[in-house]
Amino acid sequence: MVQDSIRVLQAQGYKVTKPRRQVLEILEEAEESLSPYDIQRLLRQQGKHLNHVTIYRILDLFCSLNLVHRILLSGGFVKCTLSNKEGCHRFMVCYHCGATQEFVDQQLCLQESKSTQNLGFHTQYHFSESSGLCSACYKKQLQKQEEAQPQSNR
Amino acid sequence: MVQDSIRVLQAQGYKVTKPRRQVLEILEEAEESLSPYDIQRLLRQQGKHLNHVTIYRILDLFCSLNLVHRILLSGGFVKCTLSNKEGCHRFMVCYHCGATQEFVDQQLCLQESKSTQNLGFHTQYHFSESSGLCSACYKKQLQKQEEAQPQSNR
DNA sequence: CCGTAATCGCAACACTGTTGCATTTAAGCT
DNA sequence: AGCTTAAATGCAACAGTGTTGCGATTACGG
Ligand SMILES: [Mn+2]
Ligand SMILES: [Mn+2]
Ligand SMILES: [Zn+2]
Ligand SMILES: [Zn+2]
Repeated sequence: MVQDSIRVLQAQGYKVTKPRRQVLEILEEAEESLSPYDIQRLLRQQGKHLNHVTIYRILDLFCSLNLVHRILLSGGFVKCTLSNKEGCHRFMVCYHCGATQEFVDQQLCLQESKSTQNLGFHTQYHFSESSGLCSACYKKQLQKQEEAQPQSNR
Repeated sequence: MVQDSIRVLQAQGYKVTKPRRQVLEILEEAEESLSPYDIQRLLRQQGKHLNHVTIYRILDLFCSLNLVHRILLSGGFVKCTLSNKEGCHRFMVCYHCGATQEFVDQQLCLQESKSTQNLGFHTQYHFSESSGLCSACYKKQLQKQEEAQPQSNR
């Protein structure tokens, strides 16, 4: 919820400005990650106009507060859907439709830390994204394959 | 080894050109990941001169052949140190000295796939980087802390 | 050594991200 | 509601990163 993020801003002493609200709302609606310029375009389509510098600064702030994450595979940003949930926040990114879903897996986190520790590395955080097909796109692809190669038994 | 990479190029029908050799050699020496422009700078210091477009194209090719990987945390490239070893190639990146180390953990890979599958996602590959301190930098930091706060018992 | 497809260099451009400074605005206080 | 002021935004200018088209060069097989 946008409202939750606004409370975090207030709690930390940051102003709740119109540009910040607008960026939050755009990210809230999006299924896929959005680049700063994507955000600018989408807002412009709604008659709202933000300077790209402003968008960069807002995204920096939101990231530092963990209200937003940057997806490295796509270079875009998403609104965090897990609030402050314990453990590192991971992402699945559909390479077909771009849909991005966030999740936490405590066990995975632990095992990952152990692995790197065994190699003499002192991990501060990990950073994990999976690329593949979301269930919707997977089904679509199956259908296509059936059409292309119809009924082997006729 | 650079030689191994050259054999892969030949085996796939790609020419072994001077620029390609030079990029391979630079990456071979490096401890940290290098951006295309880093590579250009380093080569220039050796009196070699490559156009940045050429470097981009060479890196694209190498990545497509898995001779080189892009590190997303730093935006740079490293030479693969594991040849075609089974499983996804992961990275530990020291945020102090930039040293980058590659490793494989089959178990981790499996668990990660299982996790995403349980969420209805069909993973094609994952992408995993850990940020932290390499053992050398970790030791250095411990020493510093001791100096800053000497002998609690005096 | 030659012919040729592959590769490279160059120029021009598009996209992404940053900095400094003047102007505006949110929010706390009368 | 108006006043004050630190925080935030807009603007301009710039730096860094990545891409495209095309003509010139080069690796390599014959
Ligand atoms: Mn999150
Ligand atoms: Mn590798
Ligand atoms: Zn999808
Ligand atoms: Zn280090």
